[in-house]
Amino acid sequence: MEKVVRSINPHLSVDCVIFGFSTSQLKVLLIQRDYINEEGIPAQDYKLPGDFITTREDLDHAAARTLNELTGLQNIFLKQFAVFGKPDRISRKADLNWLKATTGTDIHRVVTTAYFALINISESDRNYALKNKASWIDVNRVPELAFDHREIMEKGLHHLQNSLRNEPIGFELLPEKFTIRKLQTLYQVILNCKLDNRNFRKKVLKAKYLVQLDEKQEGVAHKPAYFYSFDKITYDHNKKNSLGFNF
Amino acid sequence: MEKVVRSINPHLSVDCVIFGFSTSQLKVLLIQRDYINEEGIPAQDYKLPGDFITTREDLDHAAARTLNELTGLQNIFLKQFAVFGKPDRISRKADLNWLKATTGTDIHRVVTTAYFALINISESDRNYALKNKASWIDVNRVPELAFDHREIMEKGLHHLQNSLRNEPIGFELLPEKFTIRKLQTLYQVILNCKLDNRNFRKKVLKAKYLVQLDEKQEGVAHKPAYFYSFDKITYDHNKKNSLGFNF
DNA sequence: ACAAAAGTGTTTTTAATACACCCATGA
DNA sequence: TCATGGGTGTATTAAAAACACTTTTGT
Repeated sequence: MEKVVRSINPHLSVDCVIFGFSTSQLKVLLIQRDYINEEGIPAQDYKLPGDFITTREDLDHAAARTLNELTGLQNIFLKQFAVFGKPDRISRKADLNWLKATTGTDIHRVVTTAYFALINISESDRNYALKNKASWIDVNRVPELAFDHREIMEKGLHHLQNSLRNEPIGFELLPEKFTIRKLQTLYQVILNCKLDNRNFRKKVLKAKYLVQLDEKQEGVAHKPAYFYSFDKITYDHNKKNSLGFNF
Repeated sequence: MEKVVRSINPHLSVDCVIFGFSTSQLKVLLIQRDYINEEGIPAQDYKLPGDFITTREDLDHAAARTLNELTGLQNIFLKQFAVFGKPDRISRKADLNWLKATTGTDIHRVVTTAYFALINISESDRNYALKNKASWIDVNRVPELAFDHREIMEKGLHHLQNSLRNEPIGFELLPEKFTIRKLQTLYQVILNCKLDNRNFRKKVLKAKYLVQLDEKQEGVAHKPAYFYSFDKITYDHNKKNSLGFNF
């Protein structure tokens, strides 16, 4: 988080849980933070990307701005998923120190709106650059985080899992062209389960929103797989107005 | 909303979309508001129950407090579902006037966290009293609302429909003891669809969390129905860790 | 020729849907 | 005895799950 010149609203912030998928791992984008610990010694830890909102800024805009300032990306899948407003969510001395150092004012209570974002960080498609000491970290290897950011991250992960079960959002984490196996791996990793590849294939192809491309994998030491892409128009068109209930 | 003596945080509020079910209608609890309209003339409309939060109050607490002050009820199903933070969400003159009149200060921007609540208002179980000009209004007959409360209400309704499909929350709207037909009607009304009664019965009884009581309806001019109750323990116990996906 | 992942079909089981009549009660 | 909503069973269709081998490529 950089020092801001425009006037900020010190009561309200946004935090982004930004997910990416690469090398068969689900990753989250974290920012390294330098702070002064309880003993007055400089230390480092991680935090979620986030920022205060400016005085007349929409929350969604603040989240998109945060993401854009960090990655340079625009038009990213971004969705509000929760608010964190416990009065003592900022109470550790290290956190209070850090806020004072970065904002220049004493800040005690901040209500933050959490967003989750999905980014395609595939090898082939790295048309963005990270700034601000940001790095992708495997969700299973997230270190201790600042504030209540662990809680926020975990709630975001839950949200991702839930959405993945009910909406076609997995594609947001993949490049334009992907193999069905990659999609399956993505489901397996995020939902933390094993899926039968024949049944998976059958299921996703029965719906009509995956279109097979002429292109195949190249240079792989096995039978090359076809690439597919997601056809959102077809999806929106045959979206079932599911009336059933499953509780 | 009453004038508060304790110190409030004028940037943050909670609003509650409180649902109830009676006489086969889904209802929402609204508060009549007296305000001065654009022409300076006293007028009335409706708003959602809500309040500013106090300076060191948790958001969830503020929502529970709002609900309690209004109905006297405690331990009600209450869940945060969205934040509304557009900088111009309070912009109509009538709304600004009203805020000034009720709080005594000029307030322009308020970010509100919306909660939805489920209350059992069944005929038989009316162990609470409404205060503050509150009344139950059929969701299909909601008049114009203050601020962006219509948007909030509609998003809350969506949320209810979604939750109803995926979690056993319908019971929160019914008395302890209910007939299966009442439950079916509730689903039909909220999801706005028709369900086959044989299939409905089969489905809800296959799961094991409905327990038939010895008691039957009395004084009805037709074959009396058995009462059932929801067994949350059984539900939690066999909750399926659903791995499937349905998008 | 071997390793590695891609791709394919059938059977079984389970869940969803469609559909029509008799039952118990109060008026 | 009539009107009202309660309660039941079966057959059909669709979806999910289980399961093992052949194909194509690079090395």
